[in-house]
Amino acid sequence: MGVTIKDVARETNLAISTISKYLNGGKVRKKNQKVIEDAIRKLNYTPNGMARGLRSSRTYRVGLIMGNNTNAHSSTLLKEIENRMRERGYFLIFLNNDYCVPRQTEEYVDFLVENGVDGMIITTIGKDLDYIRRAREADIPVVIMEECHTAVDTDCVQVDCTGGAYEVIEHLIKAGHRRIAAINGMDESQTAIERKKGYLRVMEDYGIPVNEDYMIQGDYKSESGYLGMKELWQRKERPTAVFAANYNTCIGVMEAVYELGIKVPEELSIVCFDDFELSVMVRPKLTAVCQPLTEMADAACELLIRRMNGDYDDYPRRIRLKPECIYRDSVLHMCGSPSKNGNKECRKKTDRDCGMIEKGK
Amino acid sequence: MGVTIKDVARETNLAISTISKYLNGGKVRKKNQKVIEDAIRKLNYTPNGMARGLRSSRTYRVGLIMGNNTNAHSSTLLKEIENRMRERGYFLIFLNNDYCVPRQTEEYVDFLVENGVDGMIITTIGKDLDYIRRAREADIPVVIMEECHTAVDTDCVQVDCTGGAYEVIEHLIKAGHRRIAAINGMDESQTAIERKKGYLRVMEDYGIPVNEDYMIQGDYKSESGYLGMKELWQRKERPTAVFAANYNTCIGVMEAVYELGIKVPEELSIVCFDDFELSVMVRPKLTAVCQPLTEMADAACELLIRRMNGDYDDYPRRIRLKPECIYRDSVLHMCGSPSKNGNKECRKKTDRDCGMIEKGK
DNA sequence: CTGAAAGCGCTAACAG
DNA sequence: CTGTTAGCGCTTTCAG
Repeated sequence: MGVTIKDVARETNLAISTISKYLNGGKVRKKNQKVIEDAIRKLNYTPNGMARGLRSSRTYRVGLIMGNNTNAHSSTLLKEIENRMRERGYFLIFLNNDYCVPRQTEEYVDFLVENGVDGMIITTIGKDLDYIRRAREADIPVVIMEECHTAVDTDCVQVDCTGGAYEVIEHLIKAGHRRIAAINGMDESQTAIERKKGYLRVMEDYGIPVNEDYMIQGDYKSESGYLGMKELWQRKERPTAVFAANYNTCIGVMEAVYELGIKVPEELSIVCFDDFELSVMVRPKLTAVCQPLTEMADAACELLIRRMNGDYDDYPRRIRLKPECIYRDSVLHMCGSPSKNGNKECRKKTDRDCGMIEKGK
Repeated sequence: MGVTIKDVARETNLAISTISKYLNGGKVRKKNQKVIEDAIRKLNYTPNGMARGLRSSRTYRVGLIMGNNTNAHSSTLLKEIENRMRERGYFLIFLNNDYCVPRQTEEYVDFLVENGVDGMIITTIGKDLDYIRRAREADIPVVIMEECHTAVDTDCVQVDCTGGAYEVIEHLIKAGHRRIAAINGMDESQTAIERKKGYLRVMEDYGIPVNEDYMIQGDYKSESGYLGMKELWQRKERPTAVFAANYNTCIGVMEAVYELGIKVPEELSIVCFDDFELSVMVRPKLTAVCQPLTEMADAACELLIRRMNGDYDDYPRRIRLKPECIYRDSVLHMCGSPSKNGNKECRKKTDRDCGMIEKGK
């Protein structure tokens, strides 16, 4: 450090402002351009971010507030966002709010507002989103990722969780399952609400009554999956399939399944919202809803960058991405077994050919 | 934003410099202290980090350059470091250098130096560590985590990888294994070198000749574990045990194991450097070397903070932490089986009681 | 203990 | 297109 724009000006016999202008993409005489470039290289000059930020009130820093758990979900999002932002010349300031704890989130948002970032991407739950408004008032754009709240008009990037849950549970139904349990997430989470809604809708569409005994209130953490699964297995009439509302829940389910010695998929089929990078280690391989993580990161970054550049044309924007179901080996195809819906027999035991049930009643 | 120290000065009828002094822990008349506090609260004033940084050349930002892969190793370190630094009032600027790619690391270090951080924690491999010197010259303390290079005198926090590998492989030997394969990391990595050294030492100490056919050159990535395992299984004389040099290598090994239908531990015992948070999902549960991640993060942060405060008393400091072996179910105890080393029979098939071989010849 | 003043490195009018 | 100039908000001498 130590070499400033002043030194470059002296070296080139140009005015400070000319250098500054050039540095910021302004037009300069061709000859001067070369002179400046040379001087910069020679002196090994780099602009001082602080001074720049102080003056222009642009910091080139963006905040990212999200959980950072040991799963592909967290690490992929973080990695992708960091990468994109750096490419665009922004620093990423990372703050971990664990499981989206609202109080932490609020503290961090205020922290970032006070300390000056150009924008932020956050994941959060809960309804009290005053802190989002505070950021807005400080003119700092915020993009909410994953958990989009209807309570606040904000830009957000979310996944069609309802659709994803619907599809993967429809897969169970088409495979002949009726006693389908769900271990859900907490009610403060929009994604959890949506996933549950997906469950309820598909059950309704196929005319399968929802058994409250099969609806477990979880909290997206593995313990709730573990306990939930144990509970389910004590029902007089056990479910033949279970839907785990997220990655961690599924981990817990698997743990219980191993402990209880349940055979998957023979005794129990499992589907999960969130895909496993480690799917290779898990037997049987799980049928799961895979979220478009890269696209989410992409979309959030692009949107935030546009806002930071003052482009608010389409504000507030709600981007909804489609997840993808990946069919693997954790679902037993019971086609051919008796069914109230009168579905015909399966010809083959593949995913595609098992869709014998007509939708609706 | 918008409210500055000037406003506080006006509100209190004090000089700007007095406010500043108070804010920085200087002494002020008791009465004034209260007045200032009140004004700050009333105006909701918060210091502008940029201006502060520009003037004092302290940024309260620290950089963290490390890979961010989907495993407990990465996510735990990141989480712990972020947490500690925030508690101490520092922002964490995170940069992902994937698998410690030296060129990326260099770019990022320079980037941080240019943009002003108070210090940084990095993980990196390779010998060319000029960029560390550059940071030093810019008076920015650097703590290297994990990969400590003898090539440069720097503060570092590392794990006794040699010892960890030694211990877990000794466990194999005591269980009666002789044909022990190792899938190693790349030669640019100090930790990989150490782990290999642990293997070689324990083999030497127990007088077991090293079979070059069982030494696989990997690169800490899962594919090298996968390919390595497949290769090993084609040897005319197959190994009875394999040591995976890190988490990802082990993932690859498991993948191959599943694909080849190898029974663990009956046909092959597996031990791994790095523990699995998901161990619960992996059958059998793996015997592994568990690194003290929290302590690493702790130590790195404490050391860096001391350096940032100008305390260089014990520079350069090399902190070496001890890992812990966790014995689970992936090792077959073959005690009682024929052995060239004349070890006696096992009484029980537990870890503790199986150590029948006398150390050394 | 308090206040006045200088200036950190840079950008953005504005005048030439 | 280039140069002059006035600060951004704060810390830090140095007098008072």
